[in-house]
Amino acid sequence: MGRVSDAKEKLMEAVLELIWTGSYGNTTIDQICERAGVKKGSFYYFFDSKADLAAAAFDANWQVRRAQLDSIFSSSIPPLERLQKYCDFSYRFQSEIKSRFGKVLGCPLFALGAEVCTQEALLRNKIQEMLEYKRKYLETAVRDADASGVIRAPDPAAKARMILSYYEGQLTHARIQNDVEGLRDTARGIFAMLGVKEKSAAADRNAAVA
Amino acid sequence: MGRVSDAKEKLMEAVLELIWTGSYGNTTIDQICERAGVKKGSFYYFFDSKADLAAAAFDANWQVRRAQLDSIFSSSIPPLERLQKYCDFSYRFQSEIKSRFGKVLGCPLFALGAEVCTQEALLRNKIQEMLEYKRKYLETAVRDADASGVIRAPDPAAKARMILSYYEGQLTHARIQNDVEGLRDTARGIFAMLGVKEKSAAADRNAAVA
DNA sequence: GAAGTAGTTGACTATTTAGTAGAATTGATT
DNA sequence: AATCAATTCTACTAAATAGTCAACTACTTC
Repeated sequence: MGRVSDAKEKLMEAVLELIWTGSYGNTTIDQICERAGVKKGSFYYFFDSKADLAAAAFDANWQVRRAQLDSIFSSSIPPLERLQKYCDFSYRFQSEIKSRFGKVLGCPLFALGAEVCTQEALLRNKIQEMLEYKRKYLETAVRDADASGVIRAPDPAAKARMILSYYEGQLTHARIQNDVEGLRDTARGIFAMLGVKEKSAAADRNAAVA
Repeated sequence: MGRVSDAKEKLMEAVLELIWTGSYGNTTIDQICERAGVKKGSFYYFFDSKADLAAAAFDANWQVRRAQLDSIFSSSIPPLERLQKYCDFSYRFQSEIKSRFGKVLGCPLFALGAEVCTQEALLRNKIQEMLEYKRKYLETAVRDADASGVIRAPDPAAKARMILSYYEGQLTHARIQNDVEGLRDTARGIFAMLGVKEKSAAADRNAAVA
């Protein structure tokens, strides 16, 4: 009963884009409402605050991202290839973003995390949680690579943390430099960290058939 | 002639601390003035805007940082040891910050860069420049390590970019997680990226004597 | 088609914020 | 001790911003 609305969704889309293309602190509720084509009264009907909206928006967005990651990190793909695919995807995605917005925008999660972690506990917790999920995809890939013998990694959790720092660092760097070219090296860096030899990479590729 | 003042310095200190413990977008000119113990009239006497002040503050701060880096990356120290020292320093520094502020704060340059790069061209350029300086310290260390034969690195500039992304990623991660423990692994990650073997590390250490 | 619920609206208040003007003060220099 | 540039201070304006509210509208279900 009552009328139905997509204002909630419009607001979540708007806040994501504004944070990503700008920053959290710089986006106002008025701006969000204007971009969403929603009046402020409606904003407060659905959300308590900017932080509340942002948390909801990142939550909803995470569902989309999760599906992408599930596909990229599918267990049916040889582990090192998963990492390669992830980096390739990241490069292509950021290139597309750059041609759409005129700017490299990097990883919204990491940039927002760095900005608000000392001030907005709610958002910080959300972001920590999502980064931890990301880390787990990496950890599984590392563990699988170790199990299949293509690398030696006694502590997959630690390696995954390293890789995640590096990966996010690369994206953030690309954002600051407004240049995607550095992202071409991401996979190379990860493989170096894992001590992958050319032979191992070949073995990994063959594992697809085996 | 006329009177002398340290208001400029107090304002620069204040803005650095506020940005670092919070964020750029969240710190207001009133806050800066209050923390500096300076009236707003004086603020506008010395600076045109928050961005102007921040740029001046980061510039001044860079001079201090540069001296630290010159010491850590001294050519008289074996190249791999320089990297180890850099990571050790970073861990100690962040630990100290955490006990002083109750929070891990990471790298102010990188966090600010990620936050404002799409909005404040002046600051973005400053930060790009400083990150480039940082990269050069790393590049020299990598090149020296290659020259002395302890590693093989045909493209020291690219390796330095990788290391920088990783290093900054680690610091930002520490900030978001509010935990310094991950920083213990930074040097290990860098050495892995460089393909350092135990033997090479030993050779590097001996180079100090040679 | 009546009734009730879900959502919308615009107009409002109270704060916060950036930025300004000009008088007042300080201290170095002569 | 007089001068005058450098700095500070108070009080102000205008705009931006967060947040509220009661009246209104549209949909759904009975």
